[in-house]
Amino acid sequence: MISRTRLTTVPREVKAAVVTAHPSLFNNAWINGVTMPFERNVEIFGEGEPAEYVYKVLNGSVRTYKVLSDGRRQITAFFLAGEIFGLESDGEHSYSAEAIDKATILVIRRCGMFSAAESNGEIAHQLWALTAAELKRSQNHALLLIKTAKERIAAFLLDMAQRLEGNGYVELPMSRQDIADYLGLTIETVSRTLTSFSEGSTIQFMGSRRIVLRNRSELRELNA
Amino acid sequence: MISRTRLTTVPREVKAAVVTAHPSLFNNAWINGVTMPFERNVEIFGEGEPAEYVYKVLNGSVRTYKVLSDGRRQITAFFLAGEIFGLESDGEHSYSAEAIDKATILVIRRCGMFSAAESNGEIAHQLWALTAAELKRSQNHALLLIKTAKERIAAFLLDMAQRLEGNGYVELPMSRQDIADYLGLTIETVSRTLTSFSEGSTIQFMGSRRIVLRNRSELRELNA
DNA sequence: CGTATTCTTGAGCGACTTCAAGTATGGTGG
DNA sequence: CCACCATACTTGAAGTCGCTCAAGAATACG
Repeated sequence: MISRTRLTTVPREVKAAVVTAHPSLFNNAWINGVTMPFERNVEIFGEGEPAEYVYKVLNGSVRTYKVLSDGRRQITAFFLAGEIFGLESDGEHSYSAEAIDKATILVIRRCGMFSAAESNGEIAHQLWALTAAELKRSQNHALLLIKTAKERIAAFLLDMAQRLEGNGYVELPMSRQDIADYLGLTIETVSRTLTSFSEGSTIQFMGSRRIVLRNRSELRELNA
Repeated sequence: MISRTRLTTVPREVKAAVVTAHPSLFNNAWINGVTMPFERNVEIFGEGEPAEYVYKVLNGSVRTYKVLSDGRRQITAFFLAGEIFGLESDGEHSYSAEAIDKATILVIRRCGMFSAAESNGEIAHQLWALTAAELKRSQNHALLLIKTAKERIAAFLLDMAQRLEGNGYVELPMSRQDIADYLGLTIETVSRTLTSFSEGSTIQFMGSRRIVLRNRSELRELNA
């Protein structure tokens, strides 16, 4: 519809140099952090608290969210093993974070990271690229929220499949309520939509949180 | 419907003397860009195109947006005078940008910015902080999209008032359709809601795009 | 001054929510 | 290992907010 390619004289940059899929940041020996275990549903940090650390999920999974005064909750993102969260420019967190299940988190001091970035351009660039990637994800999330319920669920399933599929199925760590709050739907709509996908053989349940994707192309079409 | 004209080459002669509002980034003499004029509804860059530049609005206003295959459009953000957009980590833009009205844009090469950031930790930090601020805004936008129509409009009005109120009123540069696509509503709902605010003396129209906020606390309460 | 565009208004409809049970599931102590 | 309970998930029926379709009014522009 609107895509036309534009002629340019400057060759495209080497992508690999800029985008590291799952960034090696925090693998560097000289950035030292501590690993901390968190039980299911335990808060890692709260909205409004001073942001002194940055976090990397070693195993388990995490949700970040904002709540409105009347209790409505918007989950801004899920973070799975290997992913980094808590990067914020302000001195305080603008959202809360909780462990979805038993999780191990690597906790790194912000100031240590900054000074590392200061002295090392490569680190600084990675830090920025990571934040920019997060921004992109957030924008896609907003795009998700204008879609229909079926489309949102389809997009969610494809996303989760890509991030944590193994042995032919997807094992969701989060509850229906979490999914609902991520997709801006009610828990009933999530449940009903999943049931309808199951009845149409688009997916197959092996327990309520273990799902086999049987018809990806249909999900992809819904993903518009 | 929306005309698409496009730049192919960037003229070198013009050099901007930049006066700015917000971030001091791009005020530095050694980052050189060129100012370009854009007519109303003209595309600045398109989704999927190589991202070679970063942009700063000198005057006028800009919308960035994504479109779904069936034409639904999500405006991800509005950028007003002094604000910076187009910062992306990937080699290509993940959204499109258009001038809302006659706008003047400062266009800066990405690579120049990166090398500046490389050699100057302060620049690198500003670049990151700017991206992180954008992320925060995007997350707040997602939060907006779970609210009711009235709440979304209230939040929008307060946001716009803060960013461009003058002489006691807000002069909106964007159409009702733009507002609708930003808030995930239809144009009719936007219009109806504004009318109801007006009837309740929460706001007052001085022309369809010129609005006086008469009852901010009510708008703030709606902002939950 | 006429035409195109933008904005408003109305009526009916539909997707998702709300309210209300009912059914699995999983963890715990006996 | 089973019985129990709490939690998580599903299903149904009715309601509602925002959408769709359809005109009509206001505004901008040549």
